[in-house]
Amino acid sequence: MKIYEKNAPLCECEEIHADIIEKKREEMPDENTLYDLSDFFKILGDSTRVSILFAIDGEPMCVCDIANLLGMTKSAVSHQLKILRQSDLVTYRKSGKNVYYTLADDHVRDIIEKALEHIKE
Amino acid sequence: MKIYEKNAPLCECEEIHADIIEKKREEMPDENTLYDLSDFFKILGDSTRVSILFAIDGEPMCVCDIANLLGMTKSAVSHQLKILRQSDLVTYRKSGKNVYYTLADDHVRDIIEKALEHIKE
DNA sequence: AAAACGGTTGAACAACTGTTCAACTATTTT
DNA sequence: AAAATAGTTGAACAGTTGTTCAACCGTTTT
Repeated sequence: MKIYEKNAPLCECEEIHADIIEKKREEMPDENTLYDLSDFFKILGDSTRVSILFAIDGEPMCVCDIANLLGMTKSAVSHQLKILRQSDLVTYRKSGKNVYYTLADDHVRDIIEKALEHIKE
Repeated sequence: MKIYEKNAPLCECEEIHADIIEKKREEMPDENTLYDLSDFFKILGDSTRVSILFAIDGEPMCVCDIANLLGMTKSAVSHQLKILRQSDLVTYRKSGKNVYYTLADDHVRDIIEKALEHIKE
């Protein structure tokens, strides 16, 4: 999708405030930044993944325990863990037959914390 | 979906660390809170909506100008604005034939700011 | 009053997403 | 070496989501 390109395809209506549009165009973040940003939020936009993040916050948990805690199959949990791994939100440590996951850093916790404040209004 | 209920449907594997599961279960946030949280992130998990939020930050913009800025149809923009309205992320002001939208509060800006820091690593 | 324009809306369609299922790998136990 | 268990993976399926299209409403212009 093309967004706010200088030569963006014209919408069916006329520019009403050309000056404002131009000013905003300069202030808008880079197009790739917007994609990265929304992709990041997309990861957090699923209750299973958010639940997993809460679960593995602090003490690491193995896949089987996460599955039991959330009442889901190992498979479903593992699929979501893969997505969380690919976006570097979690790290893992193998130990025998088990794989222990935990939060990659505190950044995510901060963002979730701020969002929690927001929705509790 | 049922998540971490006391009587959650058992996953196909055995509990490995029953004590950890029990401890985590007590620490986990309310189930509805998790849904609200992921629903909130879902709103931000679309590049069109994030773009709109950036556009209407500071100076309000009418639908037609937003559409021109983003290179989209009025209809597509209006659909997304409806979603943003329903989640109270934007407010609007009618003026003649135009409707001017702007951010509802600074909370959202803060969260987006934090997320921006996170992805720029 | 009619035409023009900004904005909204519902239905339809294509694209995407999360869970299930079955098969598989790797490590451990017997 | 065989069986059991933790975890991963790809395909398939159902449910969701974003844009398009056409019709519509409300305000302004002529």
